Amino acid sequence: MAMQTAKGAGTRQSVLNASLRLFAKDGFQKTTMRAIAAESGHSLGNAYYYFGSKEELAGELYRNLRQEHRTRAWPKLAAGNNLETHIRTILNTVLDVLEPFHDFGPAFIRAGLTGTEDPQDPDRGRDLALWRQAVETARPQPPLSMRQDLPELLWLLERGVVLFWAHDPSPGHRRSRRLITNASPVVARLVVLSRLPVVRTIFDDLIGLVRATA
Amino acid sequence: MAMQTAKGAGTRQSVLNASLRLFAKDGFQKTTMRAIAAESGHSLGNAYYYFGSKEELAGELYRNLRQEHRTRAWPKLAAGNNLETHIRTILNTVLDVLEPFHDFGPAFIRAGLTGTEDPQDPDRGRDLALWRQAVETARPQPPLSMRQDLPELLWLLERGVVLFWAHDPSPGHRRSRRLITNASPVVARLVVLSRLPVVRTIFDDLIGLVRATA
DNA sequence: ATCTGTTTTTGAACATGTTCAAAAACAGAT
DNA sequence: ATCTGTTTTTGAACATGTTCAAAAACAGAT
Repeated sequence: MAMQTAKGAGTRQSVLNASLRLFAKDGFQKTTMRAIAAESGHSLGNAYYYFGSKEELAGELYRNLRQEHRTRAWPKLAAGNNLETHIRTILNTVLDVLEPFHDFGPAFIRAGLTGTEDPQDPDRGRDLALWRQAVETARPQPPLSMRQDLPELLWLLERGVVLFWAHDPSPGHRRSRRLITNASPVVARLVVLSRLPVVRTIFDDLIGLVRATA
Repeated sequence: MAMQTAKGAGTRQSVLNASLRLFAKDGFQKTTMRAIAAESGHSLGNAYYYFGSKEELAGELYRNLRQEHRTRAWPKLAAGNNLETHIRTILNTVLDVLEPFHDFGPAFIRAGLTGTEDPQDPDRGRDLALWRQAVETARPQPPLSMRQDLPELLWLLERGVVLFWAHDPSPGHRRSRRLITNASPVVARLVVLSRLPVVRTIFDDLIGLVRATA
C-alpha cells in the first residue's frame, strides 16, 4: 500500500501540468513521454512511476474536463423544461467544454472515454447523477417504467456524441452540433414510444449493453 | 506512378493473408508487424512497402470483410420475403462474417466504421445497394414514401448493430443476436406505421442524422 | 546479351512507449 | 545520530511501429 509523500504529489502534479502544456501545443500523438518528462524537469522513468501509461495521463486530464462539464450543465437544468431540451442542453454543453481540446486529437478523447469503463469509477456515478437530474426535472415526465434506466441510456448517447465530435472535421464542428439538434427530439420521442413492448425490449437490450460494458 | 508487377501483387497478398491469420489468432494489438512479416515469409520492410501502416492493413481487411458480407447476404434476399426477414438476414450475416474478428478490439471496428464517413467511399455505395435490393424485393412493399430513404436508414441500423456487437461481451454475443431478433420486427413495423405523422417525423429526423453524418 | 530505368526486397537504424533493477532520498523509530 | 523500511528517482534496456539507403530482381529497349 504505497503511501504518497508531499514531494511525490508535487512531482506528480508537475508531470500533469507539463503534459497539459505540451498536449495543448503539439497534440496528443506528437507529444512524446520523453518531452513531457523533460518539460517537467524529471526523468522518463519517474513520469511512469506516477502514470502507468500515456493514456492514463490523458485520462486524468479528461476527468477534469468532465467535472467542469457537470458544473456548467447542472444549473442549466431548469425544472419544467421538456426532456428534449434537457438532452440538447447537456449535449451542447459537453461540446462547449471540450471545444478547446478538439485538436488534441481523437486519441486523446478516446483515451478519456475508455477510462470510464470501470464500474467503480466515481466519475461515472457523477455523470449519471447529472442525467438523473435531467430526467427527474423534465416535464412532462417520461413514462414511469423508463425513469429508472433512462439516465444510463442518455449517458450512452452522450458518449456516442463525444466520440462523433472527436472525429468531426467539419468547420466549427457544425455536424456534431447538427447531430445533437437532430438526435435530441428523436430520442425524446422514442422514450414516449417506450410504452410499446417492442420498443421497450430494444431499450432493455441497450441497457444491457451499458451495464455489461460499464 | 509506380506500376505493380505480378510478383508484387503476390507478395502483397501473402502479407495480407498472414495478417488476417495472426489478427484472428492473437487480436489486433498483440499482433506485431514483425510477426506478420515472418508469417508471410518476407522482411519487415517489405510489408511496409505495400502497407503504409498497421492500421492501413486493418483497413484493407475490414473492407474485404464488408465485401464478403455483401457477397454472402445478397443471394439470401429471396424475392417475396417480407422486410423483417430481409433485415434480420442481412444483420445476422454481417455478424457471421465479423465473428472471428470480435476480439480485434474497438480500434479495428472504429477504423472500419469511420472509414465509411466519406461520401465518396465506393464501399458505402455498395453497402447501400445491398439495402436497396433488400427494400425493393421485399413483399409486401414498403410504403412508397419510404422507399427512397429506407436504405440509408437501414444502413444506419447496420452500423449501430456492428458497434453494439463490437462492445458486446456476452458469451457468444447472444445479446447482439437478440438485439437483431428484437429490432428487426420493430423496424419493419415502424416502416408500415410511417403513415402516422409521429412515426414519420422520427424517420425524417433519423434521415437528417444519416445525411448529416455521412 | 547488354543496357537502362523501375519495382521489389532487405537489413539496419530510428522513434517512442514501457519496464526494471539499482541507487538515492526520505520518514520514522531507537 | 543511526538504523530500517518505504518512497522516489534514475538510467539503461526492451518492444514494437516506422523509415531509409542500398542491393537485388526485373522488364523492356537496343
